Amino acid sequence: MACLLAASPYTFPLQPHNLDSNSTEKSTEEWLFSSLKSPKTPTQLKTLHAHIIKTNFTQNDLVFGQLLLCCSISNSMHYASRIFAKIHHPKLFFYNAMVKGYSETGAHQEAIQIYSLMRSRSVFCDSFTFPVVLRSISSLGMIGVGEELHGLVMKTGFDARVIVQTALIDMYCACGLPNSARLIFDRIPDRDVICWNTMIAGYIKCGKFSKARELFERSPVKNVSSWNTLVDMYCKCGDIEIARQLFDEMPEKDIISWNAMISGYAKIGECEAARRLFEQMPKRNVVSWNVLITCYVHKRQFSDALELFRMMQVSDVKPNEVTVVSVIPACAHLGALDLGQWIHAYINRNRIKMDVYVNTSLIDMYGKCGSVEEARGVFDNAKVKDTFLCNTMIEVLAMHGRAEEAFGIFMYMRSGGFKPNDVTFIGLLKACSHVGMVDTGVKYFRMMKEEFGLTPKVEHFGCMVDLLGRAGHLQEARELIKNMPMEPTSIVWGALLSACRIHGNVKLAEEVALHLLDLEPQSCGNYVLLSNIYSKAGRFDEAVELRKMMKEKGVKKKPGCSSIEVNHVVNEFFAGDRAHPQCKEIYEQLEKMVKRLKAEGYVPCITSALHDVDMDEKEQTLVHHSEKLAVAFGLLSTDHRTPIRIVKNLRVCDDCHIFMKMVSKYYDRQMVVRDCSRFHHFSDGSCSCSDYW
DNA sequence: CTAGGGTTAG
Repeated sequence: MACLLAASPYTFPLQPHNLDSNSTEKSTEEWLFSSLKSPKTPTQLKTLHAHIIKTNFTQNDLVFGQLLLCCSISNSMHYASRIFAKIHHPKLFFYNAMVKGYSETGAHQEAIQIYSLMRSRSVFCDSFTFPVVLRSISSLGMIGVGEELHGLVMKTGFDARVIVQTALIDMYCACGLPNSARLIFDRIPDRDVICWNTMIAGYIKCGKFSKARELFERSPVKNVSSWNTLVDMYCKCGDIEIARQLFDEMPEKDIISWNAMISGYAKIGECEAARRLFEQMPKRNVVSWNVLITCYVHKRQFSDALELFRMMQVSDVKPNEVTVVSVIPACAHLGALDLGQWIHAYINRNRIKMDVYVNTSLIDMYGKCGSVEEARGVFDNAKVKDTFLCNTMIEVLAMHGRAEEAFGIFMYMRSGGFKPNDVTFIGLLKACSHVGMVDTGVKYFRMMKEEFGLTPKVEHFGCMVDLLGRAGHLQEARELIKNMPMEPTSIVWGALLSACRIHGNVKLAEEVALHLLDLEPQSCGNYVLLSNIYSKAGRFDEAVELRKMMKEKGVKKKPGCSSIEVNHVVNEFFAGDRAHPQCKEIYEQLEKMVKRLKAEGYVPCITSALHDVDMDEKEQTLVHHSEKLAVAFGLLSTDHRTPIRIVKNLRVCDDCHIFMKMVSKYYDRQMVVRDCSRFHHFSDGSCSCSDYW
């Protein structure tokens, strides 16, 4: 993992002092024009802008329009719009540059606004304007604007241009009207390959696969793209065999053909097949890497994904914003904060575009790695915000029990015009349940229906059961399940069972467990939970009985696994694991810790041990729980002031929770433990969850 | 025209 640090430095070709050269105006203009073709920092844009004005290049629309375009590739459309707003009589080229800039940065709404501005100022659009605007219309599916534009195109005589007609075909298909598109298609006398391919792709977008195939067969002008389109189609509709057949028999392949096929395997989770093709392909580009990395992330093979990212760094392909969006969730799941922070710095160092996707994944990563402050920092600095980004921030705050701040984000959404969706409310309800705000939760549950017209899904009922149950309203929670409009899932019952554990209600737990064991008889978590409820109530016989039942049904206990990151290396520990190279030291350290804490009054809480064994052995099993191994390792290998951050795949058990509290006190260490449902921040003998988890 | 990206209940 240390190799990740070997990133190549990226120096910017244009430094501001270069602008003071004494070259003649003519060559400066050429130089200026060419230098406007690569991305610039805001300061560089400003300097260039001043330079253009000073040398009167405003007269030359090519240079000025290029500046506006340069703003867009520099991710500075807001700067472009400021410049644009100051121009009294923009030339057509400036409008076009603005429309193109917005369209290419995904600001389709703004692109269409510029188009409307042109219409209201009676500026005549040209054959450059139409396809670009049509692209934005397609993205937004604004069929009304599209049809109006269609009429305009016919009036202005641009309808003779294949390129404009093709854009119209694409627009109609994107708006779900393939038949209207086909009418245009059939009337075009000089159809080229792109035109044919657009119509084929249009059918695919509308789900008309057989029509697409039919047209492909009829097309007299097939090129690689036509084949690629079809290969991609079969990958998307799950017919990987046919896709592969086409891939194998196509007359020539380009990099896209390979990527499409690899992506097909990636989509169905066939990492190995994807990997084989990846290794076979003659040349790889950034997309090839991204597809494969994403495939591993989706298969939850996070370490493999990170390993690929590392390999990519030493290859000749530079990672881009899509790459980091694929890699960051791997850090999030592993709880690898250092690595996540490193990638964040890497993004800045390499001028990778910080778009809304990157920011969302960063917020999620910081949250899941226990650093709410950094998550908040990314949120506040994000230039573009959307519903996803806000939802993620709410979810992070909820996870850490910071309900009021989560509500604050929700208020921000409402005032900023970001439409809350069903996920928003999952976050809000979760925030309420972690701090026991029952009334507020009920308020949000009502609000989502009454004010936002969102129908609660089973997920929302799950949150509500959790909210009521945790707060001790077990019967109300039970009633809610009875009255749900849909069948309760195992997760809903699971929420109630957890609540029974917190409040020690064995009777209800038994009823709930019946449903659970019926729904998912092979899931070990339910047996463990019920067994712990029995043990806690002193009913050990029943706990043992349950253990037997597990054995009979062949249910394997999922091994507990905790990971801790030290020096960019993620160290994984399983319960009783002896695989770590420093195993001996770790076990010695753990023994010392137990001794010391026992002297301070620690009594192992053996009810947490499920195993049907004698007392001593129970204690041994407890001592070797994965999170204890991770803590011992953390104490051994980190500086006194470094907080120990641990990620666990299961719920923390009672004993480990007590143990952690005592370690935080007697070893004077901050500890942040993420279990499968929330965070525990241990400090000076207590936990942020107030023993309510 | 064709390949890659973000949030979600125990």
